Amino acid sequence: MNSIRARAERIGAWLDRSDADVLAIQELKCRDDQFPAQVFSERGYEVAFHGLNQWNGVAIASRVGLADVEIGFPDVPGFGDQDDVEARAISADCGGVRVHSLYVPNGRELDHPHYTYKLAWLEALRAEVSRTLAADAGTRLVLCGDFNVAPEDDDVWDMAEFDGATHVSEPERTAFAALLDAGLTDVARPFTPGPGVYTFWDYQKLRFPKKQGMRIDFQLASPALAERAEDAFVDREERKGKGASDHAPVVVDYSG
DNA sequence: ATGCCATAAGCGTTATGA
Repeated sequence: MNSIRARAERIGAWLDRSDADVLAIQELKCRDDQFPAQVFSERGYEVAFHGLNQWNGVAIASRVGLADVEIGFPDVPGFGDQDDVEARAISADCGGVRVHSLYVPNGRELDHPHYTYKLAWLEALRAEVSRTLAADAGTRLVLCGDFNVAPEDDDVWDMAEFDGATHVSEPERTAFAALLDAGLTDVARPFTPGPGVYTFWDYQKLRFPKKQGMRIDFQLASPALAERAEDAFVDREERKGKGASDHAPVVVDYSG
């Protein structure tokens, strides 16, 4: 998202255009008291949000119900001197599906403490998914968000550009693969085969017009939900024009 | 050789993004 206040009008227009039942948003960059809730309420959506400061921030908007909102998840690690838990996870029941909106830590550099934090965060997420599926294998849940990992070489435009960089390192890819091993499916991929399909394009260096992006945003669904996926696409239109976010929405149709 | 983009906080410059 990269700031919901700077793009409140665009979000409203996107809801009108997409006709989405549920929208998971990340990187709000605002506190709860600054959140533009009216954009959602005036369109008939309920919305749950969590923002602590100008960093991070996550939300879920739904017009098919929004119940049992949970901030964070069990054993989620924190960051910094005080191990502060950041505003990177929120979940809710939306029309029979447990929807998670997740903003995985960036990692910054391979030798940075933020990278260690990122790996620990992903492992804590995997453990929570494993627990949930062990308790009820038929549960319908989906992890939506910015995972800050490009799982395959096809998920970046040029691997040589990412030599020594985060997002493509083996430990990050192993941590992402563990989510799939836990039983989740990257539901959009069969409908959006690569190479050349991305969800993020850096603002710098004309990355979007040059089609130089990364596929780092996903919907990872449990078996009982994944089997209902009928179609999916990355809404590249939303990356165009004045005031666009650097990410584009990953849209999945679960009407099956 | 370097800056190039964009946001928030806040009014100069830094932190963050990926």
